[in-house]
Order: sequence, then structure tokens, then C-alpha cells
Amino acid sequence: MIRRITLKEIANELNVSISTVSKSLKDSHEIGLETREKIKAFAKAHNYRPNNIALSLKNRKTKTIGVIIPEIVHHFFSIVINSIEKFSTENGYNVIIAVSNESFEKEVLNMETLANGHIDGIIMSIAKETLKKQDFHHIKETIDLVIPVVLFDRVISEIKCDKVIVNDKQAAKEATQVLIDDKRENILLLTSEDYVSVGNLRTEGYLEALKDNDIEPNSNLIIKVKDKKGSQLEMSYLEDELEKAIKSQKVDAILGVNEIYAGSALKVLKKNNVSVPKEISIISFTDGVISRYSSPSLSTISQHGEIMGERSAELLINKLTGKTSSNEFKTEIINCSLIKRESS
Amino acid sequence: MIRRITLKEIANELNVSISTVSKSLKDSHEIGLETREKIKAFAKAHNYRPNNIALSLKNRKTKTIGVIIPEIVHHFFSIVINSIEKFSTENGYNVIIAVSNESFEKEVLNMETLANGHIDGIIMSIAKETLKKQDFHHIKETIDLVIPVVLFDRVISEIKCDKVIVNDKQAAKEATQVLIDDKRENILLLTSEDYVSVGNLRTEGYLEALKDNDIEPNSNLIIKVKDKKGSQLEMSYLEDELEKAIKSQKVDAILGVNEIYAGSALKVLKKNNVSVPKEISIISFTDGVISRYSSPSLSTISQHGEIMGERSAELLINKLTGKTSSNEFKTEIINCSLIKRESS
DNA sequence: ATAATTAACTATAACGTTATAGCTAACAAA
DNA sequence: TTTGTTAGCTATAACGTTATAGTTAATTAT
Repeated sequence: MIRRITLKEIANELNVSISTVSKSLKDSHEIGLETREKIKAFAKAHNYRPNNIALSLKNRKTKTIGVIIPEIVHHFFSIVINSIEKFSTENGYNVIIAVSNESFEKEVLNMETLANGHIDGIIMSIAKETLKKQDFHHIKETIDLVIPVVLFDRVISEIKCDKVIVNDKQAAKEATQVLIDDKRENILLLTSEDYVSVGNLRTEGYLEALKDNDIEPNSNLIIKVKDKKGSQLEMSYLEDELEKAIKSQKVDAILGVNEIYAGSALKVLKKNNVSVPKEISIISFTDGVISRYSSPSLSTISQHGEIMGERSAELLINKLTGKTSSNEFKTEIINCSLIKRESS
Repeated sequence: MIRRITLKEIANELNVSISTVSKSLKDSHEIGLETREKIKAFAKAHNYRPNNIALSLKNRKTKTIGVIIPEIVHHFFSIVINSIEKFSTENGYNVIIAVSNESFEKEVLNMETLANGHIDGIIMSIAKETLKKQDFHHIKETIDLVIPVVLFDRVISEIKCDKVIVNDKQAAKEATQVLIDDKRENILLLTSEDYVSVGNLRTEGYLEALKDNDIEPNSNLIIKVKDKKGSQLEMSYLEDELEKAIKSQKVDAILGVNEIYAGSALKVLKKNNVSVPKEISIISFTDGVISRYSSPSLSTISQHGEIMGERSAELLINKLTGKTSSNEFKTEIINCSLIKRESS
């Protein structure tokens, strides 16, 4: 029932000025030892804590980082957030989270709110709708306001800022090569629509691997999953298409750009009595919980979300503390690694 | 490169007082129409946005809710957060997230930081270590500072505040009954250590169902999973114990208090060539992604995280806006529901 | 004894707002 | 003419801090 005590109240109580109190608590030698000790004792007894809002106003710094992600109920993003939160807290920053839900409008709104005083910098991964629309004015405006931005995973080259990405193309290429080395030549690709940068890069890697091995790409073997809000529809689309594909042609491997796709594929194969990995082997991006607990467990390409989160936070904090100059931008590339399990 | 424009700057620019600008932007009739329009136009042209920090300081309100959860890479908690975020944003509140990582110390630290000005109220689920320690001073102190707190899922009766829980005991009882009705009488329980309130309640429900059906509880059929930080150890403990259990006695069903336990159980059974649900059927708490993509898919008890999140946010915001009195506390109970899938 | 120095404290402005009270000129009423 | 009213604006304080620039009184130097 007691409101937090302020410097003013301490000052009145002890009949000194506010300045004296402020300085005493900072252990300034301008104030006599006796007074200083008395004030510190009083403050401690009354559990004085500086008001962070007042400090933020004064210092024009909030010591808070805003994170905007497309989804939070999502293994990869939650890993990244966790790691951002960890690194930031260790470095004295709070984290405030906003979810765009893959919506352009909500992303813009989130940025507006965050940029209006509450945060010192932003870490974000761009919503699908925004990528589709190709409208990045909100991000540019934020950067113009001298609010540093770090993009991770889903990035775009046209924005000048720090970025943290994964070597998607290379990883997809390598995974495809692993399948080819295993004598699988009819590799089906489960990918997302073209405007999703990461899906696109992974598709490119897949195609390159085929080319390197003189395998003619077959468009019937590439399923671009249409994403509908409300993933139920999305999944039934995937399942229908996949079922058609395996019934109409030879398929001996599947490369999925995320574990939800691969998990759904596993279901379809099981339903059709196709044995994995004997008849069809599977490799998937996203090393999440589905991969580990499905059966057979899925071989996956880990994008090392912890590292991404940590690097993103580090890049941002370096900008905020002036460790790196505000007009030099880095793009960090995290190497994926293949985790072999039962499905391949 | 342009700092956000302030009232003061607008005032200087247009040769009026700050008050005039402030009032004009609020469309006050104290200011003449002409001046008002001119100022509004100027503000719009310069993309004026009020500084939220200054407003927070003035109003002693931050319009921000703090959420403290034990883990974020966790299906249930991420669902709850998502839903808190959604409801709060719709009602004009921001959400700032802190993760305790099941650690008492970190939870206390988080509360301190949050309570120091940045938030108007807190929604939290208590860390395991805190539950074990039974030390809740930080929560009580926060409440004493007139910062409303809402506890969800992991709650404790000794704290006077709003709470949102699930009818854990009843749900466990009903699930056990479903298994018994299916003629399974040797039901193994995979639960957590006693100090975790929800695990405890679920165990109670299990025992009650046995009692109602005159089945003697068998302590060999209750595995209390020791949790070690770093879930690898935790899981191997579970796997070892479970393997011993099924080899040394008859087990025809398993009730798991969360889907990680159940998912691990499924692995053990598969390894031992036990067919699910024929020989052993499984029901598990937490309706997450593992349950849906495992094979067989798991029958689960959904705790309706979305509803929990929404109710928690609603209770808190009602307190914050004065809709409900600050010394009356509600405990909302969400009913779980059983989702039948292949494992039972 | 006077000036210079220092120790110990205080007053003030500023961060960006808003609410309250106050001021001025123009006009109306008596 | 004198007083009252109103429209339209401004000044001020306050939210809780901190940094800068004072202000004393006592001590030291010359």
C-alpha cells in the first residue's frame, strides 16, 4: 500500500536538498561523509529505487530493446527470443516483445508504438505479408529516427542495417547433396511461396545441387505450399499435393524447408504405408521439437536460433553503446548444421 | 537522421506557447480555430508523436504489462504469451516479457526490474525453484507497491491476488477414468516432483480416480521425474525409470503430466517394441505440437492456453483501469478438455 | 588582517508532457 | 464612463531524475 519513495520525499524527511540526496546515493565526495551515510541508510531502510521512467526521460535512453517477430508459438522464433532475452538481460537491457502475426498492418503498428519512446533499438524478423507487399517504409522511417534496427532470418537487401542470417542456400544445397550421395535422385521439395526470402534461397540451393549432379529439375517435384492464415488449410493443401505427387511419380526423398512441412509429410507417408527412410528419406530445416519426437525422428538442418539471437542482440547493443559506428553495417552469416537422425 | 519533433520545437517554430500547441493537438476550444488548424497541420507535416516516456512520467502509468514466465521455448507458455499479447494490444497495452528460466534468483531480479517503473501490472507463472523454496517475498512486495499481479497456471494460495488456473485435478481424474473405462488398470503416472503445484494436483486426480474404482495405487507405477537444469539429464532419468518399470511389471496405460514426458515415453515404448495403444495406451497433458506430429499421435488434455492468457490479461487490465476493486480477488478456473487421438 | 581556497551543501534547468491558474484585449452591459 | 464577460492565449508547476552552476561558512595562506 506504500508508494515507492522518491528523492524529494527523502530530502524533505531529512531536511536536505534533493541534490544532496541524489549525490549522496551516488556516493559523491561533494557531500560530507556523515550526511552521505545518513542518507544512504535512510534510503536503504525505505527501499528506495530510482524511477526508471524518470531516468529514461532524462537520459533519452530506455535501456530496452524491442523485438518484433512474426509468430511466437514457433520453435525457431521462441529460441531466438529466448537467446535475445538472455544476452540483453546480461547486458542490462530489457526486452519488449511484439508479434506481427505475419501481418503487414500489425507490424507497422508495432513499430510505431515501439519507436515512440519505449525502446532504444529494434530486432526484427519481417512478416510474410510485408515481404509480399515489398513495403518497408516503416523500417526505413525507424532507422531515419536514429533508432538502430537489426534484421534476422527474414531480411531484405534494400534496407541498410545490421543483419543476421543463415547460409540457407548452401545448407539446402548440402542437404540435397547428402540425399543424392545416398542414391536418391527423385527428391521432392516442400517449400514456401517465392516471396519468403528464406524459402526462396533454400529452393535455389536445392536446384543448384541438382544441377551440379546433372539431375534435371522436375517441377512436379516442387510443392510450393500456399500459406493461408489459419494453418489448417495450409496443411491440408500440403497433404493433398504431396499425396498426389507420390502417387503419380517416383519419389525417393523429401527436403522440407521447415519441420511442420516435414512432420506433415511424415503423416502422409505413414498413411500411404511408405516406409521412411527406406523408400523415402527426409531431411528438413528447423531443428525443433517435432523432429525429435516424431517417429522416425527427422534429420534436420539446425539454424542455430540461439546463436542468431545472441548475435542479433550483440550487434544491436554494440550500436546502442557506440561500440560500432552508426553508419557501418554488418551482415553475419550463421552456418547451419545437419543433424542426422532416423529419417535419412 | 532527424530526431522526433517535440511540442517545444513546434511552439518555437510557430511562435506560440507550448501550452497552445499541446491544447491545439488535443483540439481544445480554448484555442482559436485558425491557430489550432495551423498547429495541427504543422504537427502532421512533421510527423509529431507524443513521447510516451514523458507521458508515462506525467501520468504515472506506462500502459505496459510485464509478463514473467519460467520458459519461453515451451508450447504452453508461448501460447499463453501470444494470447496475453493479443488481448493487451487490443486494449492499448504493451507487453514486456521476462523469463525466469525456472530460477528463483532470476525471477526476483525480473520482478525488481519490472516493478521499477516500467510496468503497470504483472502477469506471471511461478518458477519451479521458487515453488520449491516457498519464498514469495518478491511477489508480496510488488503487490504492496500497489502493482497488481495476476498468477496463472502455477499459483500459490498464500498470495492474495487474481489467479487463473486449470481444473488440473479433475482433468487428471477424468483422463484416468477414461483409461479405466477402457479396461486399463495398470496405469503408470509420469509426473513431476511434488513441489510443482500442477503436477501435484494432477497426481491427486489420478489417485482419486483409482480410489473411486477400487484400484490399489502402486508406488512403482508413479514416476516422479527429477528435473535437472538442462533437460537432457531429466529425460534420460525418465527413460531409464520407465524402461525399468515396464520390464518389471504389467503396465497397460500411461498418464503423462506433460507432452514432453509422454513423447519420451513413446520413444521408450517404441524401442521396446510395445505397441501403442494396443498394449499400452497414453494420455498426456499439454496439447502441443509433439502430440500432433508424433506417431501414433497423442491423446491430450488441452489446458487452453489461449483462454488462460486472455483471462489473465483481462483480469489485470480490469484492475488497472479500475473496473474491479483493488482488494477483491478472483480465481478463474478454466476447464481442460480431452482431445482424443491415436494413442488411446 | 585580508584574500584565497576549500568543504559542504543548494538552486536551477532540463528531459517532454499536461492541467491549472493567470493574463490581456475586445466587446457588452449598466 | 466604469464594470463585467468572454475569447484566446501564456506562465507555471508537476511527474522524478541528474548535471551544472551557484552559495555559504570555515579554513588556510600571505
